[in-house]
Amino acid sequence: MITKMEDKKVKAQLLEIYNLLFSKYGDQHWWPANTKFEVIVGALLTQFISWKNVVKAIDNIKASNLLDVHKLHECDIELLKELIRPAGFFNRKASILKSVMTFLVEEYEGDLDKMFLTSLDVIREKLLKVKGIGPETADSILLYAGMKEIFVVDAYTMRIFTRLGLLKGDEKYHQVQEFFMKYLPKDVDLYNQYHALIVKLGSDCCHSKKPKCDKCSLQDLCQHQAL
DNA sequence: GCCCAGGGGGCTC
DNA sequence: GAGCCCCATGGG
Repeated sequence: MITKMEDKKVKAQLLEIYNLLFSKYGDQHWWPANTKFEVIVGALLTQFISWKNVVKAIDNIKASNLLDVHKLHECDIELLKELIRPAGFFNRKASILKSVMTFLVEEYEGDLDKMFLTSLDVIREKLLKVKGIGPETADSILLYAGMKEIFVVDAYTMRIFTRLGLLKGDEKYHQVQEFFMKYLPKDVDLYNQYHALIVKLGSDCCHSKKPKCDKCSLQDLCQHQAL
């Protein structure tokens, strides 16, 4: 049973960590994309791959003038595989992209604004039914393309907050998500920035899966939290 | 050469 | 439901 006092303490800790990250790294300007559609394509391509590789794949799609719902929906899948090859798992990801394009065209006539007019819960449920879209990808699309109020959880979130002692480490995706959404103010901009900062911290210095970071700003956080 | 990257699905037991 | 395996390229 968590008392109200402990509630306040956790809230304060989450905001304190956020402020530390923001003061260290600043505004991350996420998502790094020009359009909502580009966010979706990026979210699908970045699955278990470094963002640098995704940029190459998206640049290839742009260079072929195919960064469009209908164009990607209709284009040859073998061509698509070649274009996204740098992003890895290209056979699977090409098929995922095709499935998502079909979904967008059939459900919303390819109109993303139409999709995001629907409620968060409805879109999320539909997205999760599309093969290749799991919780993190669905939530990234909802938050960063749809500006919906949903906190995105990823492997870094689990790793960092477990090391900070705020998570046990065996929580499910939705439990971690509920944790953040319970203790953080309901704010799309905060959710946007917080997840981006976590990824920044994670990819900057905490990418090692070893239990302790030797020299990274996470240790600063750990020390600060211990105070 | 080895490890890891802004996950997700399918299979086994 | 937990524990594996697969997907495949590219940078450190």
